[in-house]
Amino acid sequence: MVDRKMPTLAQKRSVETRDALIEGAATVFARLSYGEARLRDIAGDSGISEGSIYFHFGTKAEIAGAVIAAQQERMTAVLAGVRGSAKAPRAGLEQLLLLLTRLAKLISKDPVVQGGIRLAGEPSPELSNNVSEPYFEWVRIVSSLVRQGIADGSIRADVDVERVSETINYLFVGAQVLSGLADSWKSFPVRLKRVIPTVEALLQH
Amino acid sequence: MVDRKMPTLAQKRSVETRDALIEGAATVFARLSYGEARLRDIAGDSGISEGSIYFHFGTKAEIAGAVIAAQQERMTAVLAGVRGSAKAPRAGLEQLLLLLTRLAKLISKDPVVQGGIRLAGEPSPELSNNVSEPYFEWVRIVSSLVRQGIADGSIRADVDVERVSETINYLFVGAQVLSGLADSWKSFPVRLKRVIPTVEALLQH
Amino acid sequence: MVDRKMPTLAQKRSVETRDALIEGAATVFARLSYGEARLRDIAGDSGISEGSIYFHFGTKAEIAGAVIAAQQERMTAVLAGVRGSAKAPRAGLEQLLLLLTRLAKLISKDPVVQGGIRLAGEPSPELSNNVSEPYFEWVRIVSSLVRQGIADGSIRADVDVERVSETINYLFVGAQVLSGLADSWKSFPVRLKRVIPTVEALLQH
Amino acid sequence: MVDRKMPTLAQKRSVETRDALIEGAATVFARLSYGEARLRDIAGDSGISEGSIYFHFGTKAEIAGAVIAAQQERMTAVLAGVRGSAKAPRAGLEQLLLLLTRLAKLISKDPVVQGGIRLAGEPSPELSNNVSEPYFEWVRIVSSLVRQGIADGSIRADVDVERVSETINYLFVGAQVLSGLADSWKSFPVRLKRVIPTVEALLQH
DNA sequence: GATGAATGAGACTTCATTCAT
DNA sequence: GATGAATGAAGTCTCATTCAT
Repeated sequence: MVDRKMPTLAQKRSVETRDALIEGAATVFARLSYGEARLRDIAGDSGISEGSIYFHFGTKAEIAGAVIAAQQERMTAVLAGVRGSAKAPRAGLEQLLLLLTRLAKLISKDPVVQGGIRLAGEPSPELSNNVSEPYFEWVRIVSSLVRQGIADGSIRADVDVERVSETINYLFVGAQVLSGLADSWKSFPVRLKRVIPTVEALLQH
Repeated sequence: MVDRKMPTLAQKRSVETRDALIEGAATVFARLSYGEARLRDIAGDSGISEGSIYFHFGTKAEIAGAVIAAQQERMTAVLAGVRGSAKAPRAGLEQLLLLLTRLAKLISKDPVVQGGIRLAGEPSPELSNNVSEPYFEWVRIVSSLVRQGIADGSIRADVDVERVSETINYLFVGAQVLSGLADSWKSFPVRLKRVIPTVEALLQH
Repeated sequence: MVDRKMPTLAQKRSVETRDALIEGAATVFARLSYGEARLRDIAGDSGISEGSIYFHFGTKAEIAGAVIAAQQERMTAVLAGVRGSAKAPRAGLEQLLLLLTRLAKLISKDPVVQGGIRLAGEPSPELSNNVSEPYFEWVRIVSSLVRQGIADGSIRADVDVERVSETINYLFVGAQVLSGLADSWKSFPVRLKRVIPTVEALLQH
Repeated sequence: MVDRKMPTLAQKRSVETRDALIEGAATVFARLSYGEARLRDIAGDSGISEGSIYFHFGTKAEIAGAVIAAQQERMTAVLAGVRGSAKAPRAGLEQLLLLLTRLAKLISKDPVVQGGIRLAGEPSPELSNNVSEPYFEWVRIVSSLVRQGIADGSIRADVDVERVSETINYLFVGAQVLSGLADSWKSFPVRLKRVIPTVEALLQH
C-alpha cells in the first residue's frame, strides 16, 4: 500500500531548498535595495547554488515576490492571532495595542519580514506594481479595530475614525522606518512603546 | 558696468551644466533606487552627455552625494526662513508648526529634495555611511523648538521633551513615507495638515 | 504460447521510452537548430522525464545522432522498397522516378526524417563531423540508377552520368530546402512533381 | 566655416567598428548556427570588444539581422549590375545566366553573404519571422528575367514561365546548399557552371 | 568643457548533466 | 528504469567608467 500522505523525500528537499532561498533572499533584501542585491549573495547566504534560484523561482523579481508574500503571510498571522485566539472577548482598544506591539516585535526579529518591508518600501520598475499596497491595507485594518473599539465602548465614540487610524499608521510607520535606519529594527519595540501613550490619548475617554 | 570678476561664459555654462545634472539626477533618484538609477537616464533627463558627468562629478556615488547635499541645503534654508525671517519674534509652537508645514510643501514640490529623501531613506554600501544622519538631525531640531516653546510659554511646561519630539518626528516621517508611496509626495501637505491637531494636542495647554 | 525469449515488460517499456524520445527529439530538431533545441523541450514533447534521456542516450549529441540514424534507416528502406520489392524487373528510369517521388512523400510526412534532415543540413561542431555525408551518398545512389537505366535501355546511352546525377540531386535538394522553408515540407511532393518533366527530359531518348 | 560634409572622426570610427562587427559576425554565422554562434567569437573575430556589440546593435538577434541586411544589399547590387550596367541592351537569357554566375561567384567569395545565407536558411524563433523571404524573392526575379527573355526573343515563347523559374531556382539553391556542405561554397561557381547547359536547354529554342 | 564611442567587469539567466531516491 | 531536484559552467546583456577628439 502506498502512503499517499507523506511527501516524497525529493519533495521535502525541494520545500526545504525553497524556504532556505526565501530566508536567504530576505536577509539580503533587508540589507540592500532590490537593485543592489546580488543573486550570488542570496545563493551564498542560503547555502544553495545560484542555478537553483532559477529552478525554484525563475527570476530575481519572482524570488523578491516570494519574500513579500512570505512577509505578508507572517504579518497576517499576527493579526489572526490577535483577533482569534482570545478566549475571553477582548476589547477593540486592547486588541489594537496588542497588534501594534506584536507587529513591532515580529518586525524586529524576523528577517523574512524585514526583507519584505524593505522591498515593499521601495517600489522598483521590475517588481510588480503594487508591492506597497500592504502599507495601505494596514490603514484599513486599524480602522476596523477602531470601529470595533467604539462599538464595544473601549474607544471614545466621538473620534474621527479615518483621521485617527491614519495618524496611528503614521506613528507606526515612522517609528518603523527610523528604527530600520538606526539599528535594523532592533529598537522598534522600544520606540513603539514610547508612542503607545499618545495612541491611548487619541482613543481613550 | 561689467565686473571684471564676473564669471566667464565658460564658467557660467559649467555651473548651468552642473545644476542641470543635479536636477536630472534627483529626478531619477526619486523614481529609482540608487542601484537601479542609470547614469544614462540621468544624462538623458538632464539633456547633458553621459561623459560630462565625469567632468563635474567623479563617480555615480558622488553625484548622489551632491543631490543629498543640495536637498539638505534646501531643507535647512526652510528652517532658517522659519527661524530668522520673522520680523516679530514668533512663539516656539508657532515656529514648529510652520516648519512642518513648509517642509511638507517643499518636499511635495521640489524634485531635488525628493531625490535626496529617497537616497537618504535607503542606505547603500556604495554611498557614504551616514546618508540617513539627517533623519536624526531633525529630531534634535524639533527638540530645540519644543524647548524654545516651553521657554516662551507657547508649549506646556510638563511635556517630556524627548518623547514628544520623537513622536512628532514619527508622525512627520510616517506621513512623508506613505505620501511618497501613494502619489510621489503630492498628498504630503494634506496628510500633514490632518495630523497637526494631534501635534497641537501633544504640546498645548 | 509465450516465448520464453520474449522481451520482459521492463524491456518493452524501455524500447517504448526510447522510441518516444527519438520521435520527440526529431520533432524538436525539425523546428529548431541543434544549438537551439532544448533537452527540456525534447522531454516535454516525448512525455518523458528529462533525466531519462541520460539513461537511454549519454548526451545531447548522441540523441541527435540517433535521430539521424533513424532517418537514414527510413530513407534507405524506401530505396530498398523501390529496388527489391518489384515483382517484375523494373526499368532504371522508372525506379529512379519512383524513388524521388517516394522520398519526397516520406520527407513530407515523417517527423523523424524531417528532424534528421534539418540536423544533417547544418553541421555543428558538437555533432560528428560527417552528418552531411548522406547528402553525397544519394548522388552515388542516383548515379547507379542512371547507369542501370542506361544498361536496360530506359535511359539515353549518351548522357554524362556524373553531370546528370549531380543535376538531379540539385533539383531534389533545392525543392526540399525551399519546401522546408515554405511550409515545413508539406509542399515537397507537389514541388517535386513539377520538376519531374525536367528530369525525364534530361534522361529520355 | 564648418565643413558639413566630412563626418567627424568619431563618426568614422563608429562606422568602421560597425562594419568590422558585421564582417566578424557573418564569418561566425557562416560556420555556426545562430544558436551556436557566440558573441565572444564575433567580438574576437572582429577585434572589437564584446560590450561594443551592445553599443552598436543591442542584441545578438539584431546583429544577425544586420548581417542579413548586408547580404541582401550585396546580392541586390549584383542584380542591379547585371540589369543596369550594360551599355548595349543585353538579351534576357544572357542577363539571367550572367546573374546566376555572378551570384555564385559572390557567394563563394564574400563572407558577409555566406553568413547571411546560412542565417536565412535556418529560421530561428529569435530572429525575425521572415528571414527566409529573400529565398522566394529570387524566384520572382528569375521569373521577370525569363519574361524579358521571351519578349526579346532570346527565350522560347512556349515555356511555362512559373515552372521554369521554379526549376532554375531549385537548381541554384541545390547547388548552393551542397557546395556549402562540401567546401563552404568554394566549389559553388564550378558546380553552377555544370548545370548551365541544363538551364539553357530549358529555355532555348 | 563637452561629447560619444569603446571597454571590461560582473550581473542575471540558461541549460546540459549528475545524483539521490 | 524513471524521476525531479540540484549544480556549475558558460552565455547574453548591462552599465559605470575611460578616452580620444
